[in-house]
Amino acid sequence: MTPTYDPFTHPASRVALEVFRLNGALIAAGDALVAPLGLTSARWQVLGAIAEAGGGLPTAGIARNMGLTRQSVQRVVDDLSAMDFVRFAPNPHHKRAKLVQLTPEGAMAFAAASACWAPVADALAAAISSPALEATAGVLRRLAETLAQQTEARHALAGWTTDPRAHPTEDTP
Amino acid sequence: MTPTYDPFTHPASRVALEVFRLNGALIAAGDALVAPLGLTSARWQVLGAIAEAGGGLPTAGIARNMGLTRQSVQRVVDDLSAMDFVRFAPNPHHKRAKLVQLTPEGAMAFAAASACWAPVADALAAAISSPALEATAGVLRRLAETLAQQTEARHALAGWTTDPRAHPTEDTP
DNA sequence: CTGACATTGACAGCTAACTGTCATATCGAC
DNA sequence: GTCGATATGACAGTTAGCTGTCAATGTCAG
Repeated sequence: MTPTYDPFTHPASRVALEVFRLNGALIAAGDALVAPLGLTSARWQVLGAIAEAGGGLPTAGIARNMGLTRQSVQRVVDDLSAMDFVRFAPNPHHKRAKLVQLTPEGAMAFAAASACWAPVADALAAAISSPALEATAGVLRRLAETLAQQTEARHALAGWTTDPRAHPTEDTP
Repeated sequence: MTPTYDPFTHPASRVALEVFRLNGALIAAGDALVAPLGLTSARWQVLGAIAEAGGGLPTAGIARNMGLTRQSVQRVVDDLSAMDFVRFAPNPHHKRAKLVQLTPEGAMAFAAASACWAPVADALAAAISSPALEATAGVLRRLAETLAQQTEARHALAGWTTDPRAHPTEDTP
């Protein structure tokens, strides 16, 4: 019982290739959509994560929520700060890790971006049906989870957990 | 009849965010998987596109098949050429656009990468069921198509098609 | 209180996508 | 056959992810 179709026709491979394509298409569409606002897809996404967090998280927390590294998010946050779309508020729990919050300009820009996106999202929902979209989102989430478990297991097999004190103290997910 | 949920809960937005996440997870997993072979996710994908094309396409054709720009693919193909994983065969139809073909080493590397990927793909299929994966792939493909139509329509509205001879002669997809 | 460990920000460097531009090659209309 | 449109490769520059590393901060066991 080892299905293992050839690499091109395996269902998981087909999904992976479609994910790559749609990811590229979404980024391209997003860039075009919010360029008039001085935004990019990446900045828009970070802005959204900050908005969703309600301004109560530092950079590293936002990165965790987005599934990215804190370094990547930090660079974008610095850009947004230079544009006066975000500001840093003191964090009662940590002296260096300031809380990232939207400025009024940032909130306006995010609202404008959302307004640009809404008709596109509705068009996509018109083409697919919301229940099917929800189901798809669920499948994608479970695939990401399973994939994480898989690679974690591979790391374990690669002689990595058998050694205590082997961890470089940080950033080895 | 304008659903337009808020930006975070709209079904299309949720799918988009899951696509971003899974895309990142797949690239990370792929990089780790094929690193021992001297490959990366990008090189592996290009290698696969060349294998699938049977060595009968130039760089630009491979890029079209992958949904990327020819410049991106060109750089990776040059890397693969430097590693002796691909070679350039004369193209009977075009003097400059050589056909990109796998060398025996390249074919071996791709086969090895496929062998590394197979158990992961099977694990994903075990977690989700192949019919559901096929359905998901279909939804993703249709989303990409719809998105392309949408952005194309936006370009048209931006006063772009009403003008003949407006095209900069190249690369304006 | 102290020392090990985890978290965070900051900086440097790498990879992989993108756009823009140019010269060259092919194709098609006339 | 020639000329405009298209396709291709090449090169330069930008953006957005990543890893690696370090110092500073916070947390917790002892």
